[in-house]
Amino acid sequence: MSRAEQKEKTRRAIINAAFQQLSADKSFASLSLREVAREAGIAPTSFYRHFTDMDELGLTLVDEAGLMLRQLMRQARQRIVHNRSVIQTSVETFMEFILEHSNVFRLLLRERSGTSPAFRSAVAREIQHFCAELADYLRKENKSSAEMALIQAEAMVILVFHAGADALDASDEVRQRITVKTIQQLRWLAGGTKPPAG
Amino acid sequence: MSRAEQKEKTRRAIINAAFQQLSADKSFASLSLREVAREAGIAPTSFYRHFTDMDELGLTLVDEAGLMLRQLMRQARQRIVHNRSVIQTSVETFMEFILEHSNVFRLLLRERSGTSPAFRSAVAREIQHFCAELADYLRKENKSSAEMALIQAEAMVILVFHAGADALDASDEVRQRITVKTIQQLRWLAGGTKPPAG
DNA sequence: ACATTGAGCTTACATTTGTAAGCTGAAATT
DNA sequence: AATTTCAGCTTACAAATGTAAGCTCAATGT
Repeated sequence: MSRAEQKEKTRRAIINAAFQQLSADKSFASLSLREVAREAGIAPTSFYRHFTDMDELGLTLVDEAGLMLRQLMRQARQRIVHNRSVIQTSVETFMEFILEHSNVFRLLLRERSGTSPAFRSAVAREIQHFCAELADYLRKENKSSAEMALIQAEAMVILVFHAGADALDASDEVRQRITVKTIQQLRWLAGGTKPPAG
Repeated sequence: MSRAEQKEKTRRAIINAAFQQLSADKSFASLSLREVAREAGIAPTSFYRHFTDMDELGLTLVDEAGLMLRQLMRQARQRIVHNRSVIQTSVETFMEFILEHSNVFRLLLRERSGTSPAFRSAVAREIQHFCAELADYLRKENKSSAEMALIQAEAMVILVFHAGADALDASDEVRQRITVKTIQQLRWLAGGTKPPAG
């Protein structure tokens, strides 16, 4: 194996180790360099050959999470074409997706209102992209102004993300209930149903 | 000073020390018993005379936060009576309130999706109360079903809380923009305006 | 072929952490 | 007045953490 290949492999081992340790009970801030290194199978000090900091690793994780968001968006779009309800399909796709990449989404959710300013803005940027894409879709679909579409998209994304966070810890049955609830909330936002009195 | 009085005073010193250390850059999980004790002006081991654990202290903080939520709700209700827009008044009241008690709200927001299950459920309970009260109001106002009102209230609370979190770190000008945006989002949820095409 | 590079290692150290053990002195009880 | 209680203290220790210094040795470059 070439040197570069080997290095890349170890780098991925570190990243994967970090993601693996991010669980329901462990935030990024509570990870220690030594623990991550141990899980990655390297000596603590070897970590520095790849990242100057735990922070730098963290930002890398956020980038990866951004990639997955775009992947999620694409996947949802594909399913939309040949199905009926856009909202229902999207929410269901989202729920499936986060179950497979739960730790990625926990990272985004936590660091969104986390303690590190660098993290917060990195996460904000990724979610912003996500919102912008969604807003673009909404704007075309509804012929609304760009500004309104963005505000609408932001609300939708916040609600879906939070629903996702709740769903991660829930049983299948509860998750189903959360999904239905979220679809309802998005429909109101989308203006499909006039909410309470309707 | 009586013994009980003195003890209570120290207990409050600990609680206040903890709240003070909770800032934009410091989550509860990152507080250390020693730091809190230092700020409270007691020896580290004296902490145990009041709480068995940092966790127990944390749950106490969550309880206090719950009290403030109820206080906020009351304050918003009072203002609503002699004003025009319910939503606008509520959001503005909320924004003022969290600026004065920023660390309390940061605690709730973070621990809502934080790492400790005990915390999560404690926060969930407090927010649940808040939502239930709001839902009750909405139900009467709109003559909607209890179920729908609750789903509606939950969406509103999530959006307002998140807006609050963003507003905490923002300039006055940006905060104003966030407020306007949030009002718009709540209006859609409340069914006041049919969103995009309207 | 020899020299250089650099990923990963071992060892080492100063800090910080939680918490156990046990003392003190003033308030409360008898 | 004598005794008990207990909030807060000091001292002590084991564990974990970040990271500096410097070695090794295989892949690269010349």
